[in-house]
Amino acid sequence: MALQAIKGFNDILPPATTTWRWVENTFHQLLSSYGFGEIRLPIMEYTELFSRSIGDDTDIVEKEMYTFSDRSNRSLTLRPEGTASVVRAFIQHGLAAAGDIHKLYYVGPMFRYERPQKGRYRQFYQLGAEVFGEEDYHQDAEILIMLARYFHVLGVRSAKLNLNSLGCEKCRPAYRQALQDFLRQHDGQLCTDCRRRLGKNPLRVLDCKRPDCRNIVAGAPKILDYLGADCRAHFDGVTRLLDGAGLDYQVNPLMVRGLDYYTRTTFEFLAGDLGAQNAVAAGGRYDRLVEELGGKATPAIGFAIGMERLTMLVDSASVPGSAPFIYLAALGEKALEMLYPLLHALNQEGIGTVLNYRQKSLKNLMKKADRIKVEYTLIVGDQEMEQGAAILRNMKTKEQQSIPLNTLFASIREVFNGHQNN
RNA sequence: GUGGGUAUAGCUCAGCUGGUUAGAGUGCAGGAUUGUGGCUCCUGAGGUCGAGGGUUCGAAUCCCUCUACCCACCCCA
Repeated sequence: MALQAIKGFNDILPPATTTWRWVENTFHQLLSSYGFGEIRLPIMEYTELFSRSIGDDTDIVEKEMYTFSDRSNRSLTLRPEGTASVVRAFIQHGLAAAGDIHKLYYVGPMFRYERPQKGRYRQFYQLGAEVFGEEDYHQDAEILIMLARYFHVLGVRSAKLNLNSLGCEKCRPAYRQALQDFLRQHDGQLCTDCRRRLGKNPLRVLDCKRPDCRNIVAGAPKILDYLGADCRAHFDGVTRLLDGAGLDYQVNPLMVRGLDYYTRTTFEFLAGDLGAQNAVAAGGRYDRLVEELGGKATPAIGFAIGMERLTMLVDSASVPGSAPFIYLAALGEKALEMLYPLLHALNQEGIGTVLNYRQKSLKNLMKKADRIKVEYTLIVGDQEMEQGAAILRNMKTKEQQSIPLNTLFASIREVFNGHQNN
């Protein structure tokens, strides 16, 4: 059988990588401007970190992790998400003790052993960010407005914000109890999965997709009615700021998260044209996690964006081009030898330049120049070598000018600068 | 883990109820235009028809097994 990549592990080739890089660069730029610093994390952690943070009863930990033993029999896991590692690093490096607010972001691959389908792969990339030490609802809104701006800059209009609050450790138990009591009355009508969830994690019943379950859930108590005064004020603060920013969003009291650590504000950006895996970004507050993992009690909020899903929504036509500026068309050995140093000189100057090494017809070289969408083509053949002047062709206007061979570098640089200023 | 679908040229796909040299578009190479791209036209190269087995005079086509990919469930970014 022919060699191929592992199931669910994909190569990303040009021109898709052009989109990826633009999406990443835009993210770096945006997050930096909001005062976030980049954190680079290991790809593996001790398994315990994930079981303790994500939750032992979650699907991710129960059946979706790449876990194996190293040579000294420690259980290691390829990270299935980024937040756990950021929190671990935050505690390990004493950032909590340093006090103040810490804003961190990361970009990189995550791994989950799931059956691949549209928008879901075993190695997938996330763009994520976390803010530690700020409990104020302004921070929640900042992140949501920043994300909306990000999608706007990328030309992604279809991502719709869904918002909810899961309350805190004070108000959630009461809600959980009320929900459980309600669901128990309708036990018989729930699907087998939901009956199982009922005991351990009743909130997960809320986002079951089966019509029967949805019907029952429609009449269930709503978390938003059970929020304590502080959580209520926090949530109202967030929605007030979103309204003020003119951000479109929908409050969805049925939205819960698959990871156990979330509290208060939770959100998802959903896009219709992504197929079944329609969440392009999601996140929320997790005010208890730092303490639960052994750090000093620190409020926190974060999000993660699915890179593959996001790039599916980005129109490749809106990605800024990065084609070389000039194609050097060398006709004959002498021309090639003369132009070769110019290739490097121009590129060193930041002027994107490519040169052909094979001897082809001018027609063929022009065709290649056209394909890679350069602005100019420089033609040098025997005639030009004899006359001491090359032909510079503007590929858009088709205008051609003669340039003395001994001023090629300076002339091209001048044309390039003129082009930049337009 | 459970369903369903697909697998033919580098890429996207056609190939009717089995029939002899397996096609198209696109891309690639050359030409029409002896040194000027995009449009048009012509020519050419490029295929173990996913793998293995079976039925048959004859299989890309029918049957079985396997593998891979895709979509969906579950779950999630």
